[in-house]
Amino acid sequence: MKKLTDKQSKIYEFIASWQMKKSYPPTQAEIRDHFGFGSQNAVRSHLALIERKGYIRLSLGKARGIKLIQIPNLFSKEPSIPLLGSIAAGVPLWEEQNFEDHLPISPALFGGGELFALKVIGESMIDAGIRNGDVAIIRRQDVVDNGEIAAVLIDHEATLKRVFLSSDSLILKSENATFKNFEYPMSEKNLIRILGRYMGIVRMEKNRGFL
Amino acid sequence: MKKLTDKQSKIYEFIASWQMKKSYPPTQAEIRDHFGFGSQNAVRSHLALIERKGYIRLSLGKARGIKLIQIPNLFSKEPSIPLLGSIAAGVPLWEEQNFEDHLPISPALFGGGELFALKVIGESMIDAGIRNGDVAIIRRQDVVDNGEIAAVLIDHEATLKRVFLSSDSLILKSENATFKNFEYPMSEKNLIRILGRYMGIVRMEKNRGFL
DNA sequence: ATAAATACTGTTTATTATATCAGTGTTCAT
DNA sequence: ATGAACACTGATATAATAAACAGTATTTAT
Repeated sequence: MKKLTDKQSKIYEFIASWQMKKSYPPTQAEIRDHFGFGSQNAVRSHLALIERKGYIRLSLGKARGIKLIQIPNLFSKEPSIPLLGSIAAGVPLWEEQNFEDHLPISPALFGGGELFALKVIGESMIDAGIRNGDVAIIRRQDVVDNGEIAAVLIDHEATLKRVFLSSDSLILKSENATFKNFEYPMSEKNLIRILGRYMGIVRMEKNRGFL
Repeated sequence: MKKLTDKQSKIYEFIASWQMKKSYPPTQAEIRDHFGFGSQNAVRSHLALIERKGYIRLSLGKARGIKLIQIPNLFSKEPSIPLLGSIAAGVPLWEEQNFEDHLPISPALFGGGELFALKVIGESMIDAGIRNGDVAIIRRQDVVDNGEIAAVLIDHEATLKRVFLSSDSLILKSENATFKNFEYPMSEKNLIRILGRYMGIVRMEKNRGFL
């Protein structure tokens, strides 16, 4: 969210405190008087700018038509999904709980269960619409159905792969034509470990400081 | 506290829910219209009685000068993002608040502000990694920076487009090579309307009943 | 039964607020 | 140094809103 200038902040705060106290917003004239402006247009133009930056919403032609857009508090202890680290770039270990952050998303949205999140590095799943930088939501489980996408641990590296299990081998397939498949005979099956099942992604277009 | 009559309760509740939704109280005329009264005085006398019983406080002569005394739990609602409908398949109107659901995600994750969600229909933004069925998170704003992706209303249809504004025209570009661009000279600029800025997506791989 | 409180209609007027048009400096990044 | 965003003044039109006055039914509690 674009930052307010000092003056804009003061006006925003005045509106917020007025709203708190009276339960309705001030009029433009009331704001003008508080700041000692000689013209209401000073207020009008400020409000327009504050609205453009997304902090308030104006209702055209309505008296006191100022709606404060609430800034959500980041400290709520709502249900959330732990972000464990990056995939294809290290070993995410939930036992250590050394997560960088929690995503403020209810696990219910992704079907519940023991969910965690991993930031996707690289283009290996691009054809499944999973891009570099996306946050993959994973449900912790040791086995997945044939053909499903899973987070798997190969050689101490976590990656997203589509998993195919036949009677005599295990195939890990990237969703990217330029990547080759991995195939493991059953005897080497223990070289890989399934961390969990891919349940979806969250993509934040501009970094919000969460990652 | 003396009890309100049925009618008074209904009016009080209407004011409370209006206040909840808009963050400012209704005018007497707005109350009149909602209840279908032929006269504003019906409202006036009701308000006077409700005030006498101590449920509201009126500010004489002030527009929307109604203060709720029994504060409705404004803080009971968990932060979430309203899902307004589908994009490229109808007109999402937040004024009507006819959302199908709320996504249990904190708006903070997508930078806060007045966020809403739209389900993406079609392949028009496939090259930006936005796929059919994804849920786009949009922040309500009237203008976006050049080259940003926005939800725009074209001919009463909402779509996601990358917006380019030059001195003499407005170009809407799909992120899909098989789609052609829309170009509007400045004179026709008002044919389109920007609903908000694209902030990211959420993709639930298996339907969770949220959509 | 009857007064008091409630639930309204109808009309007019005064006041409150917002919108619009036309400007002037000032700051700030390129 | 030059435009763009910011921070204002000033005047006027118009819409939005509340207040006031004068009533009529209906319900509710004595």
